Amino acid sequence: MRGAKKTNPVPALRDFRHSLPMELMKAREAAMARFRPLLRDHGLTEQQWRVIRALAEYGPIDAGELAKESFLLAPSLTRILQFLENEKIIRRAVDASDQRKSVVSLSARGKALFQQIAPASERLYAQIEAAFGEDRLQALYDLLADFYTTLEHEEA
Amino acid sequence: MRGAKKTNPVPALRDFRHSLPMELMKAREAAMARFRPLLRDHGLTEQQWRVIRALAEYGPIDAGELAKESFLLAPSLTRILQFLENEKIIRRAVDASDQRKSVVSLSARGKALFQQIAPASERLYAQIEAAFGEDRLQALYDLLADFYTTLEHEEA
DNA sequence: TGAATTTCGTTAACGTGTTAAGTATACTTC
DNA sequence: GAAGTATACTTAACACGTTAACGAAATTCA
Repeated sequence: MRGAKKTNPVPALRDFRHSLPMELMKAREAAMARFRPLLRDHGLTEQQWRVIRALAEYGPIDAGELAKESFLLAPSLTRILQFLENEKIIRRAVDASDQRKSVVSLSARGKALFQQIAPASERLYAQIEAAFGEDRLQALYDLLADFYTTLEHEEA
Repeated sequence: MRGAKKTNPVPALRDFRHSLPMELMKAREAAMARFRPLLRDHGLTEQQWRVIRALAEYGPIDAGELAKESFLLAPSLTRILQFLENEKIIRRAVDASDQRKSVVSLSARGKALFQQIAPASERLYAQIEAAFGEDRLQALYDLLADFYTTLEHEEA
C-alpha cells in the first residue's frame, strides 16, 4: 500500500483508513503498548508518569507551567496532582508572590520512583529506536513537529 | 521558560519533549482540533463519527468487525452503539447464523447524517493537506504506517 | 450427548479528555 | 479604593480508554 499510485484522481470520498488522526492514534498506541506494562507495574498511568517526568526535568514549577510541559488540560492535571499528592509522590506549596498559584515538586519518594522507572523506560525507548531505525525515527519527529507547528500557526 | 534548564534535581533522561508518544499526541490533537467543532455542531464525538464513517463505507457489519475498522475497544464500541441506537442513527439485528453477533447498519437518518457531515469534513481535510503540503502529508502517512507495522510485527 | 473451552458482546470500575461553570486571588481603572 | 476584569486552579458532567470479569451462544472433544 505504501507507494500505491492512485489510478483515480478524485475519489468520491477518501478511503476511511486514510484518516490522519487515526493513523496518528494507531502509531501512538503501538508505542504506548510497550510502556504501559512497565508503568502499570508501578501503579502509574501514562499521564501520571508524564507529570513525574516533567517535574524531574523542570524542578519545582507551578501547575500552569506543568500543564504545558506535560500537555495535560487543567482539569486532568488537577485530578492527577490530587492522586500524586495522596501517594506522597509530589508536594505542593502556594506561591508566596501569587496565592493563586500552586508550586509543585517531587518528594523524595517521587524522585526515587523516577530513578527507579526511568532506566527501564529508556531501554524500551532504545528498543523502539533500534527496531524502527534512528534516521527514520528522526524523520518522523521532524515531520510531526512540522505538522503541528503548521496547523497551530494557521489558526484555521 | 522552555529553554530555562536549571541544574538537574535528578540525573538526566532523554529530553522530556523528545517523547514520541507525546509528539504523536500533539500532532493528532492539532488535527482533531479542526474537526471537533464540526462534529460538535452535529452533536457527535470523534469516535461516534468514526463509527458512522465505518458503517457508511463497510455497510452492515457485525460489532467485532466494526470495532476493528473504527479502532475502538469493545467496551467503548458498546457504549457508542447504545448512544447511536438511541438516537436512531443505527440499527442492530442479531446474526441469524450466530446469535452472539450483532449486525449493525446505518438507518436512513444515519445515512442522511453522514451525507450532511462528510463534505465539510472533506473540506477540512483538504485544508490541512493544503497547509502542510500533499507530499509531506504522504511522507508522514508512510512513516506512520511503517512505524506501527514495525512495532506490531516485533512483538517486543 | 455433555462438559470444558472459546468467542462475542456487555457491564463494571477507575482514570483521562473535553467543555462549561465556579471560586479565589491578582490586576486595572476610574 | 471599590468595581470590573483577568488569571489560576477546581469542580462538575459526560464521553472515551483501559483492564477485568461476566453471561450467553458457539465450538471442541471426550
